Amino acid sequence: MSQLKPRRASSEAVAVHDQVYDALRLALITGKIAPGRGVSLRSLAAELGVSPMPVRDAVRRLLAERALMINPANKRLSVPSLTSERLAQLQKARLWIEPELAALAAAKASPTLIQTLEQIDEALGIGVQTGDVDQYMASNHAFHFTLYEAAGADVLLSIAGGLWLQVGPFMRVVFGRLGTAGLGADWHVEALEGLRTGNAEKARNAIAADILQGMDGMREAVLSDEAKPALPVPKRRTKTSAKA
Amino acid sequence: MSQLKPRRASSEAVAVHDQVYDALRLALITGKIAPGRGVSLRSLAAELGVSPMPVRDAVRRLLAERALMINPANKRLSVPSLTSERLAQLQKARLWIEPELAALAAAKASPTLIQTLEQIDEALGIGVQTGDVDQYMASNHAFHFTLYEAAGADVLLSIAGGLWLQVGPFMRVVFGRLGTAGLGADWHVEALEGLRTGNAEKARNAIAADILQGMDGMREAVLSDEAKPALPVPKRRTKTSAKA
DNA sequence: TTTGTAGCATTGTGATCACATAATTGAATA
DNA sequence: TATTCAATTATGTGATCACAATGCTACAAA
Repeated sequence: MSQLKPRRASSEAVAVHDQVYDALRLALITGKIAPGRGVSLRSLAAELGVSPMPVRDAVRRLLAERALMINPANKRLSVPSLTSERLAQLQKARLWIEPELAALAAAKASPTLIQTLEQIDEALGIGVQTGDVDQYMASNHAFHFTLYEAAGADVLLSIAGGLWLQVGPFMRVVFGRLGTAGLGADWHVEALEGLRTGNAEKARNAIAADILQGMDGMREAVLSDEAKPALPVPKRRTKTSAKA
Repeated sequence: MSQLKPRRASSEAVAVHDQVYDALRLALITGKIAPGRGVSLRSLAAELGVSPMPVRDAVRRLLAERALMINPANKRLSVPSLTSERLAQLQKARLWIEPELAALAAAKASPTLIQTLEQIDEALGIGVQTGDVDQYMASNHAFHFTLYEAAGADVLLSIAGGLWLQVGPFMRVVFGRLGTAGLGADWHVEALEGLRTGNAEKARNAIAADILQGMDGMREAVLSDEAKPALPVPKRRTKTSAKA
């Protein structure tokens, strides 16, 4: 016991199915996979350059988190479409869980955390200015969840993660509609102010307002989508053009 | 199109992994699988008489729902132990989600639903009288979730389901400690009264009180368990006695 | 009796194959 | 040109095998 064995921790070896999960999760959260789109185990595996097996595990996990759905007749996988009822439920749940996490985090915010969040929010601002939707969405997610993680409440955190996973695919639709310009007030700075002063209620309210603002935008998108239910399917590829 | 094809719907063929999931879920909810117990794919498969593959799918799903956990060093599966912090978070989440579902259900309760719930609560009472813990726990779960399902809010419902899955394994511990006799007031009849009169707030408060009562019992069990962390492991079986 | 170590059993993960079913394609027919 | 139907392709599910890593057991040495 005179020295620690330098052998690498087994946790270093990240399982392939976890990598696939992270990739799919990121794609869903940043809206890279459109709602209503069908996915398949083999096509995802080919796209990611892995065998179908780890994809199967990752998809099973996303299925459990309701980030994907399965047609019971077809047994085919797809990204759930967001209806107005679903949206209302997600808003209700988010409006309780996430402000609570923000308040918990504010009560124990460290200067390091605040600095990290400031950097993230700066990157977010750059994304807005340059119109980089990808960067905006990734930064937005990073801001919320580095904040939430600081709350040290893993059960609530995982619920929040599941909610974002369900809402994520639709966020891009919102920005495709409104553009990143029309975002309105920046509640992130308000939340940061709450963190700096240790004002948990201020952080809570700021996050609640931020959520409400985003969900309002989504509601508009959903309502106008429900008006025209027959959206034009992007033309299924033929077998010869699958290589592209 | 003169007649419907009589071929059976493909949804009739229930997948094996779904059956395994249901079986494991039931075992967890009714507390048949003790917290802290280790499980393995192959042993579960042997126990259920299926191949490891569908068990793997079901376990992946339960892992995503945090009903099982995986030791990152070991990579071995086990039922999560309930700490007081986890319990506090679960209580917080349950106290928001479930009363809300009860209120939603009360607003649209049908006589059929009320009758079904009365029957379930009757079976529950029999379980209490005869000391049948299995029947009690199954009936209790059935009461809550037939009520919650009536709310017609599938997103919130799945969150509630996940929370029960995490709390379930510990419920039996409570009754092993307190016995089914010391359950105190029966908030189910109070909730039913709320349903009959269309009083959503009464139903909401009754369910909240019911949850609080149960969680209080669990908190006691957790606290006394945390006092003596070295619980006697039930003697791991040797390789020769594995058949038993 | 205690300690160290070699051997074995068990575990999760990944790959590959088989199978039944559904979707798609493409040709033949009216 | 439109329609019908057979053949092909694609898909989820389940089974089986291989492999590296870990835990456990049992034997040996002090």
